[in-house]
Amino acid sequence: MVDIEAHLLRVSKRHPLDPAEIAAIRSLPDEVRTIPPRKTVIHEGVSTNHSTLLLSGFMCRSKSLANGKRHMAELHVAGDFIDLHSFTLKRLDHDIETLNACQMASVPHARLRSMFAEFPRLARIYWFHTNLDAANHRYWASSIAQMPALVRVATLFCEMLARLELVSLSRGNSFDFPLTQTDLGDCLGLTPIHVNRVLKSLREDRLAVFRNKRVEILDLPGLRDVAQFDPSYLYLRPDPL
Amino acid sequence: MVDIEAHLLRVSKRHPLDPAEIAAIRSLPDEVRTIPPRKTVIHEGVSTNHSTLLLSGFMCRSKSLANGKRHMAELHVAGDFIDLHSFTLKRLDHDIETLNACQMASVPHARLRSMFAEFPRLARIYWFHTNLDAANHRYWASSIAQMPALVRVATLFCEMLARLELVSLSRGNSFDFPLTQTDLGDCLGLTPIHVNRVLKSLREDRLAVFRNKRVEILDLPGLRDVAQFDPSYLYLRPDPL
DNA sequence: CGTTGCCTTGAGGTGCGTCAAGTAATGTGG
DNA sequence: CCACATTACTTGACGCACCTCAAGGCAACG
Repeated sequence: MVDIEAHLLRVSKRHPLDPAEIAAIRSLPDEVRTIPPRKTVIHEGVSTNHSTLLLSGFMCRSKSLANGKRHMAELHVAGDFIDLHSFTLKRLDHDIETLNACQMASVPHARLRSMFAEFPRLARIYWFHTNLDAANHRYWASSIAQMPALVRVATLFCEMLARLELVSLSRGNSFDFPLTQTDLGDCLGLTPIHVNRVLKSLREDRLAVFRNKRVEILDLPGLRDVAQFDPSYLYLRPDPL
Repeated sequence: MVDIEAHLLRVSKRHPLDPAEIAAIRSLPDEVRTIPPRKTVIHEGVSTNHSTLLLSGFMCRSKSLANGKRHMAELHVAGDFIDLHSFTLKRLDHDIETLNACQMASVPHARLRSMFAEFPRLARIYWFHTNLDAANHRYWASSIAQMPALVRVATLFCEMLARLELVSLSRGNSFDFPLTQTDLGDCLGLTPIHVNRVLKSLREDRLAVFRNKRVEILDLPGLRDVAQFDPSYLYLRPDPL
């Protein structure tokens, strides 16, 4: 039995599902694979006929830029459909990489297609989830364009906490976060050196500590205040479909 | 008769449509409205039950940030479905504003829903188009995070030319572009003053001129070179659905 | 014909990048 | 279990791309 409970949690907390829909989702996964850390699982530009469900671990969407720099467009946690957009785009505009060891299940597009034919509401729900990605991208584009480094780091910590709580992967106000400071910089458009300085300042202000691949938020209200965090872009409670 | 030719062009150049599909799309628009420049047509957070097709003019998706700054997440040209994502998100995470005078047609979500039921391929095609938005956001987030101002401006000009060519709204290598330098800054995460300096440098290098609400590209290969422009993120020729 | 919005340019400041060097943590083969 | 390499973290000094502040020009318009 494939463990897609995190995914069901993620979906159903936003859109309650009936038993038939849940059964249909459960039957999606094809093969399950375990991938070591720091591997590129899906390469930019390669056409694909399946999408990938992340069962455990952390992955990222990584763009290599023309000038040799790198940008992570999104971080993914257990329960995320990391490349559902390949259902319509076929080839992706970025790589998908593991950060730590990951379990992932592949879902053939053909199965999605027949599921959507049988359950049109699920089609809209999964469409919603790719639109959620877009909303997330918009938020981060704006943040990177207009917010100082401290705010960006604080925002990322707040977002990750909210997303991990949704799938029960936080413990109090702390959570696993298997990124290096360089990775953090690639997410936020900063150099690792400056990330280091920002982390130091968060530590000194007793707001949050990032150490040993874990984030511990010491003062959540304070951190939210620094980030001016408004989680509405995460659409944790959408209008009904 | 509503003029949605630009939209049909935009869709069909990526995915050839058969006559029944074209007829279905033609019957989507409800009322048509003409909006003056610089009006907010759709407000952030307000729930909506229709989407909007831009028939003529330029609009933008504008995010107002917590610190009073502003970011344009995307520019829209004739033929774009500017808020198709509201079909699944209901409330948007940004405002939608006109830049110049615009004609727009509203499309009730109920009509979309019944069209998608009858033509499942169209559902995938329109889903593709919202995923296209996401790819565009990713591209710009990366560019803003990692590219210098000159590259960003050059890239935007290259992108707009490609998108306007698609719907036959360019003339040679020049096109209407009803933005102020402040708007350009809000798109690219720059101050209007710095935008001005970049434009001056593009002008002096005989690469492009932006004047009187028009962009004239003098040296397209040169500009593409500055931008290191690779239009694959625009998915002008996707794999078949 | 004053007001307003947009463009333009200069002078000076700063947040973050670059360069450099050293320290810790982690892994690897003998 | 130790040499040793490698990768990640940390901190300081310095530079620059871009921001801020300021002032003036020009065109559109009521």
